[in-house]
Amino acid sequence: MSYKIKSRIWIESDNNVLLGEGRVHLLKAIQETGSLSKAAKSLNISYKKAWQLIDSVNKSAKKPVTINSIGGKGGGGAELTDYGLSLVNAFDDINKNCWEFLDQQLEKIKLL
Amino acid sequence: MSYKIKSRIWIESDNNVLLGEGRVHLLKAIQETGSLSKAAKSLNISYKKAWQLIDSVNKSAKKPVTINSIGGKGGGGAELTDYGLSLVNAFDDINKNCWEFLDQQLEKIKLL
DNA sequence: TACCGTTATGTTCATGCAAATATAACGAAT
DNA sequence: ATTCGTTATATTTGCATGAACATAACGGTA
Repeated sequence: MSYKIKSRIWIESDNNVLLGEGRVHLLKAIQETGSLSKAAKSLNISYKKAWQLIDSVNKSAKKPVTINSIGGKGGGGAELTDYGLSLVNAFDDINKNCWEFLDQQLEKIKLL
Repeated sequence: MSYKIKSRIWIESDNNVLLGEGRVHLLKAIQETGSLSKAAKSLNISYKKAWQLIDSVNKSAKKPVTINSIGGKGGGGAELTDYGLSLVNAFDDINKNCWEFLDQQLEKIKLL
């Protein structure tokens, strides 16, 4: 059994977490379902937790990441802003590159 | 206020954590003080927690990382093995490189 | 107006993790 | 044999995080 390197990266703004893997998953689910409650169900987390995460994201970000509407046709919904999309894409890109980087570094402990 | 990228890396062995930043700090403190209890004090963690960490490290590693002696002159002590030193150095190296790597990636969100 | 599905928010309960405390085991030195 | 400082281990207490449940607010539609 050989050693493995694991990693986690996240983006902070003023010492508050803005984006991590979980939040990005949630944002993608919102984009797919068009609603926060459906996104929460698809990720098997409570609506409340999902709402808290999105609230934290929007409070930490410089510009709104989602637009949430209450009431109306279908009861309301949520969707990503263009800015939110940019953040998600940037995070995904950086995260993927980080994996590749650590895959190279793995050589340094292969012999141990 | 600009966004920052934070990261954490750790080495796993068979789905058990072997080394992370905290464990590396502890191992270095052991090397400096020659004892687990002194190392725990210097890091402001309880002896029990320190012991559990070291126990986990030694159980996860392929070869012993520390040698702990009970009783005798001075009551006993703990020291790093050469293998432990290699692991610590490898972790530090990879971790430092990871910081530098992410510092480059930071450009991708500077504009956001 | 009544309904509907959603966002938004509060409250209680459980569960796991950390902290604190206590104590046993050990072996060299005196 | 006693002392000493350390490693090793168990038990309890407290706290923080999340799960579960309940409910209000909203605004289009019929």
